[in-house]
Amino acid sequence: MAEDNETPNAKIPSEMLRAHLLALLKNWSGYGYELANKLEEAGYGRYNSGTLYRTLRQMEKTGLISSMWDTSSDGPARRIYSLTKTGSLFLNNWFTLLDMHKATLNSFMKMAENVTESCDKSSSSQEKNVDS
Amino acid sequence: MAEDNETPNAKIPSEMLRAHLLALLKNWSGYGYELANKLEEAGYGRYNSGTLYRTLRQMEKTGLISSMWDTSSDGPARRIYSLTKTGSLFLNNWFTLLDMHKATLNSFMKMAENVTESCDKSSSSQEKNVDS
DNA sequence: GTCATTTAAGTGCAGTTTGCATATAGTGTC
DNA sequence: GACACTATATGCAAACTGCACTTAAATGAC
Repeated sequence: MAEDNETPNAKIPSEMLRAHLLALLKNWSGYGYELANKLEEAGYGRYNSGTLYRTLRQMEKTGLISSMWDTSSDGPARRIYSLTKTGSLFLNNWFTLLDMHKATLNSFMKMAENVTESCDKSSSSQEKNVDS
Repeated sequence: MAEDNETPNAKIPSEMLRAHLLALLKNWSGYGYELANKLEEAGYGRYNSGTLYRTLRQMEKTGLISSMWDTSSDGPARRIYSLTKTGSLFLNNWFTLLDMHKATLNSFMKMAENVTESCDKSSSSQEKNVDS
C-alpha cells in the first residue's frame, strides 16, 4: 500500500471544490487521479481521495459532469469525466453568484453605517453594549 | 402560531450565508429575527428560522460572533449578536479567499485552453472568461 | 515467479450539518 | 380566553464529510 500522503490541508469550502473541478473540466476531459494531482499542483494540498471521488460521482448524479471508462491506456481503468451542458451553465452561474455575493457583502457592510442613526425604532435604548 | 411563510427560496451556500451574517454584524449589533428580515429584504427569501438560529449559535461556538440577552425592549427576549475580532478577521479573509478562488477558476479554465491548443492547433475557438 | 510499489477507484462508518416541521414563550388586541 | 405577532429553539431523518480501509491492474526489483 502506498504511503499515506493525503495531507488534510487548508480546506476550501466544498462548493468551491466543485467549482474548481468544473473549471478544470472546461474544454478538457480528465479522470479523478489526474484532477487530484492538478488540485495539488495548484496548491490545494492532496485531497482525501475518498472525498474527491465521491464528490465526482455525486456531481455526475446531479448532471454536472458525465463519465465513461477508459481502458485504452496502461494501468487500472480510468473514469474519464467531462463537463455537461448543465455543468457549463452551472459554472457560468457560479461566477455570477460570486459577484452578487461580493456585492451583497459590501452593501451589508455599508448598511451598518446608516443604521446607527436611523433604525432605532421603538425605544432609544442605546445600551447596545458591543462586546469586544 | 404565525403563518408559515418561510420560503425555501433560492438557497445560497451556507458558507456565503455565514459571510452575509458577518457582514451585517460589522459595526452593528442585531438579533436573529432582525437578521432574517434583512436577508429577506435583500432578496434572499425568508430563511428557515431553525437553520438561521442554529447557524448563529454555531458561529458563536466557533468564536466568530458573541451574544447576550436583551430584555430591555418589549416582546420576547432577544439574543443580540455582535462581531468578535476573530469574526472580523474571518470576514476579511473571506474576501481574500473569494478573490483567490476566482483567480484559480480562471487559471484552471485557461489551462484547458492550452491543452486543447497544443493538441488541436487548427481550432481557434477561444472562450473569454477572464474578468476581475 | 513473487513481492512491494504506484496508479486508480471505491466502500464503511462515525460524526457533523442540513432541511423541514414542530415546540416554547412573551406581548398586545379583541 | 383566543388569537396573532415576535423571537428563539429543538427533534429527527437525510445528506454530507473526514478518515481509514479495500480492491484491482500494471510496473519494477529481486
